[in-house]
Amino acid sequence: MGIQKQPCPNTKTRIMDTAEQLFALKGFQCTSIKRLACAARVNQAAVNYHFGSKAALIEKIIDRRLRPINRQRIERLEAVQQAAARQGCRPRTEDVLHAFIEPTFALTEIIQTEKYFLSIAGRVFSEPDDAIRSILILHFKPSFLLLFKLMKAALSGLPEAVLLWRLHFVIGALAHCMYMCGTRLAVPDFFPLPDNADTMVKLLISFATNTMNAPYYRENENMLGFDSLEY
Amino acid sequence: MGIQKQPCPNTKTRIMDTAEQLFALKGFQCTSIKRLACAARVNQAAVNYHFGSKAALIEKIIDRRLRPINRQRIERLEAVQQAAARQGCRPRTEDVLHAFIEPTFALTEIIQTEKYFLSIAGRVFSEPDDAIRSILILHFKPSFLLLFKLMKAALSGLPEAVLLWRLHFVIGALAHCMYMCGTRLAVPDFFPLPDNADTMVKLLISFATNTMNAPYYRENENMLGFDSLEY
DNA sequence: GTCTATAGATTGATAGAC
DNA sequence: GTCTATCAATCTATAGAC
Repeated sequence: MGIQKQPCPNTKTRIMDTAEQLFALKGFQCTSIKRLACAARVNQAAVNYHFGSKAALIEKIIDRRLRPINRQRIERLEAVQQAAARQGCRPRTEDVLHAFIEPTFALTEIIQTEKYFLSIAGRVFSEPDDAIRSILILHFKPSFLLLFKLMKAALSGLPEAVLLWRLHFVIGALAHCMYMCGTRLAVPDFFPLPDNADTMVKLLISFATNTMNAPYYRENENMLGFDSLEY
Repeated sequence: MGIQKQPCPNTKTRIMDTAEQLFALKGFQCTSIKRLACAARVNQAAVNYHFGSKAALIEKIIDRRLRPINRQRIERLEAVQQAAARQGCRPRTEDVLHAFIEPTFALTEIIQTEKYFLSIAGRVFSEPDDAIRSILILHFKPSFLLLFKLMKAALSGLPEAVLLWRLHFVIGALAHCMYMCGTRLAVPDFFPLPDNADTMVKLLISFATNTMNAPYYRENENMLGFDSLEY
């Protein structure tokens, strides 16, 4: 599990790129400043000099990748929303999911180390550290809310409770794919996987569309015991 | 996020139950022996006296819950397999998924603290600590391999590559649901959720069935660039 | 089995020379 | 900006009295 050596950027960038890999592979707690500095071939004091603290470094690393991803998500979701409004019809499920999912993996082809970050972001819900989870959620929340809104418009006939569960299934699958993509599609413990992110994204979008558009039978409704669904 | 107080079992059990909650809520690294002993109302030295080391405690906690879950999975999958063999037909997708998914949440109604453990197990793929992830995977692997085998039998017409991706989507959704169930269905950061595990399991199984049984169009095959699919 | 006290290692962060 | 040296806090684990 060798760390990818960077060519020779400046110290600050080298720290961030190396930290991104180590945090993704080993987690935040297991990555000490000492080991990070050693892997990045910088002095140990340089980390605190450039970023102030370990927490600030983590926040900076998350912000660097997550901000453009969610900005692009929102732009594309709003485009879908406006196109549907112009035509006076509901947005199509597939278009909404495409606008939401694709930006997640858009940069992986260009930036080599960005895909490591997807492992960090894929832990958004199950991240044990409260502070880090809060940072991740703060970034994700606006695009998630917009996704929810457009999906309700696209599937206005579906009971909101069913829509919410299906969204959670899709989000779980998406998070898992992000994690796998981040570790170079190498989760060989159970099943082999093709080393092809493009294929994954296409199948993921069609999977999500199929899940959200699945028929719903009213007779099952009596088994849905929902407490509060106001949003 | 108060820790649930146990009635008054013996020291060893009280340590395990409290550790299960803290590990699920805060993670392994963030839970020190000191804090664990304090929360369990036992002496700090008692943890090492009863379990030898922190790593051994973690292994014991995982083993306690995961062994019966995976034993039940395998028993029920084998029952599905044998029933299909007797009738000379392929196993039904829904039966296979039901046998695999349901045991995951079977004990949550009975044992109060068991659902906390689902948060730990839900991190099986994205767990940062290598040692812990290895322990989790070692437990899960046999039932996952049997699931894979039976899904191939149930969907023999489907290209293996497509089947693998769909399995990963289902597994991602399952892991997410395990995590949510473990934190008492409280992931209110994005979407509200009903506090009803039974509903979740039913919808999860029908979701998984719908995903695996989805039609597949041959013309898409050229976009699948798989390297090695031997197993 | 339970307790106090502490060893021994590692952590994040900083002071100060260059 | 980079380095060495070090502080103070925290961690796991253990020794030994009761």
